[in-house]
Amino acid sequence: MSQEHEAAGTIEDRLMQRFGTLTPTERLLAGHLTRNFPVAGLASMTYLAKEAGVSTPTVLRLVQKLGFRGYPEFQAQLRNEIEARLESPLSKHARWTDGVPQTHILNRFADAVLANLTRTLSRIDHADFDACAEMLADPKRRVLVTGGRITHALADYLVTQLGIVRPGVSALPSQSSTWPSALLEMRPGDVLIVFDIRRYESATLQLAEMAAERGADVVLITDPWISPISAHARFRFAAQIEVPSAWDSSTALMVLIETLLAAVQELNWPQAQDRMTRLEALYERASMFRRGKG
Amino acid sequence: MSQEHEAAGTIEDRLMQRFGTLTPTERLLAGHLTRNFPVAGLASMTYLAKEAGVSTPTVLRLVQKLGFRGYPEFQAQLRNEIEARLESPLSKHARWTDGVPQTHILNRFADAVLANLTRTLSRIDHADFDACAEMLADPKRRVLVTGGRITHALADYLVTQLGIVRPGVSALPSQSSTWPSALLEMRPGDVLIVFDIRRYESATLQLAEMAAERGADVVLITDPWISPISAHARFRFAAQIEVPSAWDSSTALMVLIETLLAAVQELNWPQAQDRMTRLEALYERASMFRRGKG
DNA sequence: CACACTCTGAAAAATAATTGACAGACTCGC
DNA sequence: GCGAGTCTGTCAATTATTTTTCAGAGTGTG
Repeated sequence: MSQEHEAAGTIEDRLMQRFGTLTPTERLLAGHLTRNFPVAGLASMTYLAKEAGVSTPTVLRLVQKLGFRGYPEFQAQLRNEIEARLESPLSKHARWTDGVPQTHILNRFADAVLANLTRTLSRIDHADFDACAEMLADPKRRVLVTGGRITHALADYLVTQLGIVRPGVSALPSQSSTWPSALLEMRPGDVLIVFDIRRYESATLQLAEMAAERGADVVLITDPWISPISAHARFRFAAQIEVPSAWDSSTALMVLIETLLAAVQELNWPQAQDRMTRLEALYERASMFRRGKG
Repeated sequence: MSQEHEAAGTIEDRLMQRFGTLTPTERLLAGHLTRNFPVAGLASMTYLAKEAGVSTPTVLRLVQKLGFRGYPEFQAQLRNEIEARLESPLSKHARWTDGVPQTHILNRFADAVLANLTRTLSRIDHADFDACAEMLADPKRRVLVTGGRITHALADYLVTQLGIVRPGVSALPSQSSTWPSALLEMRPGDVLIVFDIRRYESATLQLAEMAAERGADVVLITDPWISPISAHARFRFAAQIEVPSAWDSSTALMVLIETLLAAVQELNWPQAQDRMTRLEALYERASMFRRGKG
C-alpha cells in the first residue's frame, strides 16, 4: 500500500504530461494553474477552485491524478519546488568543494555564508551607504573605532585599512575604563564606528550614547537583531551572522567593512593613492633599516 | 484602494525593522523565518511553529506585530511577494543591491567577493582540510598564531575564536624582535599558524622556518601567489584576495578561518561546549562585577 | 429512447488550522 | 525577597479547509 506515486518530475512537468488524460473541467483548472504557476497552487483548495471556476472536488481529483495523495501533499511538493527555484540563481549552482558530501562542513558552511552575504548586501540602503562613505571620506572628521569581545578584531582591521586611505583614524582602547578620556577628546563632527553583536555590551551602549551627545556621528555595525545603540546611530548596517556552528560568523561584517572601505577609497582616490605610495615607501625604508647594515 | 496598515514594505523589511521590538521567542521565530525565507512562511502556522520551535500563538503574535490581521492575511501578502519575485525568472538575482546601477561599488564588490569565495572553496583539498582540522582539535598541541601588517587582525580573530573552543591558543606578539624567545618555548607537536599575504615579510619566513626546524607543524594561510613559507608548511590554504580596489580583500581568508573553526568545533564538540558554557558563566560574572554592587 | 457510463458540483463529514483566553514562568525594579 | 509586569505555552472555541459521498447532468450506444 505504501508504494510511492509513479509520477515523477516537477509539478509543471506532470501537468503537461497528463494534460491529455484530463477531463474538460480539469483542463480548465490545469490551464489556470499553469498560467498562474506556481503561486496559484499555494492558496487553499477552495480559493483555487473559485479562481479557476471549478469545484473543490475537481481540484482534489486533478491533484490526485498528478500522483499526490491529497492537496496538502501537493502543496508541500510545490513549496519545495519554489524553494529550489528561488535559491537556484547562484547558490545551489555548484557544490563548493567536490569530493566531499554535501553534508561536509565545508559545503554547509559555504552555503550559509553565501546566504548571509546575499541577504546582507541586499538589505543595504544604498543611499545610507553612499552617505556614510562620503562622511568617512571627509578627512576633516576624525574617526574612532571600537568593537566588543569578538568584534574587536574587525574593528582592528577597519582601523588598519581605513588608516591607509585617510588620516585621523584610530581605535579606541579595549579597556572601557579609559573611554571617558577618549570622550573628552571627542569633537562634534567626529565619527564613532561601533561594532556591536548579539550579546550587546552595556559599556558600548553608554559610549555610543555619550558620543552622540557630544555631537559625534555614530555608525553602528551590527547583526539583524539590531543593537540598542541603534537609537543613537546616524548610520546602521546589519549583517547576517548565522552559520551552522555555536558562534556567529563575521564574514558578512567583513564584507560590509571592505565594501565601505572600497567606497571611501574610490571617493578620494588621489589623496588615498598619495598616502599609499608614501606609506609604501616608509615600510620599504623600515624593512631596509631592520635587516640593513646597522 | 483601502488604507493599508501602518506597516509598509516587504515582509522581509518589516521583519528587519521590527526585530528590535521583538521578544526573545519571537526572535527565534523571526530568525527561522528569515533563514528559510520565504518558503517557511507558506506552510501552516502549526507546521511553521513546530519547525521554529515555538508555539502557534507566538507565530500569530509575530505576524500581528508585523501589521497583519491574521496568519492568512500574512500568507496572502507573502504569496504576492513571491509572485513578484518569480516574475523575473533569472533576472531577479539581477544584482545584489537594487536601486543602484550595476556599476555601483556595492555590486562590483559583491561580485568579486563571491567569485573569490567560490574559487577559494573549490580549491581546498578536503583531505588536507580534514587533517588540519583534526590537528587543531588536538588539545595536547599548543597553537600559536601570527599575522602580518594587514592580516594580524585575522590572526587576532582566529585566536579569539579558537581560544573559545580549545585551550592553549595564543597570538605571537607583533614585535618580531620578541619572536626568538617565543621560539625557545616551542616544542615539537606545537602548531604555528601563519598568515602571509602578498608583500611577504621576511621576518615571518624566518619564523616559520625556525619553528619547522624545532618540530612545530606550520599551517600557512596565504594568497594564490603562495608565500615562500609554503616550503616549511605542513598545511597550506590559499584564498583568493583580488577585488576592485587598491588593496586585497580578506573576506575569503575570513571564510577559510571560520570554516576551519567550525570543523574543529565539530570535532570535539563536548569539550568545546563545556568550555563555552564555562566561559559564558565567567563573562556573566565579570559583567555582574563591573556593573554590580562593587 | 433507455441504458451504462463518465463527469461534475452540492453538501455533509472529517480533519486541520486559526484565534482567543488563561495561567504558569520569568524578569525587573524596589 | 516580593510584587508588577511581561512572556509564552497549553488548551479550548471557533473557523476554515480537505475529503467523502452522492445525485444530477451530459454523452454516446445498442
